[in-house]
Amino acid sequence: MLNQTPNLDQMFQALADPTRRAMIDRLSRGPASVSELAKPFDMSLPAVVQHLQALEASGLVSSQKVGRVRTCQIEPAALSLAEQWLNERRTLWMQRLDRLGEYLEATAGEEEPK
Amino acid sequence: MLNQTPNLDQMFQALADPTRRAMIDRLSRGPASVSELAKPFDMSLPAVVQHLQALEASGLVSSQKVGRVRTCQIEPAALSLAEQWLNERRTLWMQRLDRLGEYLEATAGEEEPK
DNA sequence: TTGTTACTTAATTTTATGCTTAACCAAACT
DNA sequence: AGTTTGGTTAAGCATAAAATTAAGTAACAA
Repeated sequence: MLNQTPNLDQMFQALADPTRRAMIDRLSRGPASVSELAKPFDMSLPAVVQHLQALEASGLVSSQKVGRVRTCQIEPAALSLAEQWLNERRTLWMQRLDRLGEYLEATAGEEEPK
Repeated sequence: MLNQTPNLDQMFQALADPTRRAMIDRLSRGPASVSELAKPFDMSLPAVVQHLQALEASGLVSSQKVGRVRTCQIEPAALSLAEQWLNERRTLWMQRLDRLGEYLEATAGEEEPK
């Protein structure tokens, strides 16, 4: 089943937890079942599942259940959305810096010529 | 003063709040004082300052005080770090998909020739 | 059909967040 | 000197988040 409207609040919230980032990291190497995802963590299964729910609610991960195993995978479009948000703000700032630099260069030596 | 070791937990945590994202958005258009940043929000000044502290602790924003006004600006390198983390996982996943696609294409028609 | 595997649900506890008000401090006006 | 402006500190409170244990369900395997 496809998921939620991707929402930046939930996405960044999901990414703020090291366990959840480790899960995304694992999933970036390919799909995995809930118990495969749980294996590396010293944590109860329900806790892992709650993290997974946070990831799914955010849209970053999707899953489907076949028989009794739930298989999870990354939702690259959602990752991309968060990425873009950051990129837009950063480049806006950097463009401003560039213009400021050009201005300073252009007006250099007007008040105090070398 | 330059800030914290940028830490993904704190960065994504900082980005998870809409007020804080709005502040970054504002700062992407240029530096601002604390009260300028506070103006758009229906919220006490101390609350705004707490958000600002979260942003500074994460490394996403830095500030310096001159006289009695504190001026804040974006720290583009930190934004870039979060961006990269997302990008690396997403491209890893997508490369995997590509290889899978090629494989399927290469083996197409071996079992059921059109 | 009995047991095991792979989750799922529910209840509870602990800790962290986001916000408020009140009081305070120091720079800049008048 | 007295007042306003810009920000800081501290205490308290309500809600949300992260984890636990205990109990339950459905698929598959022997």
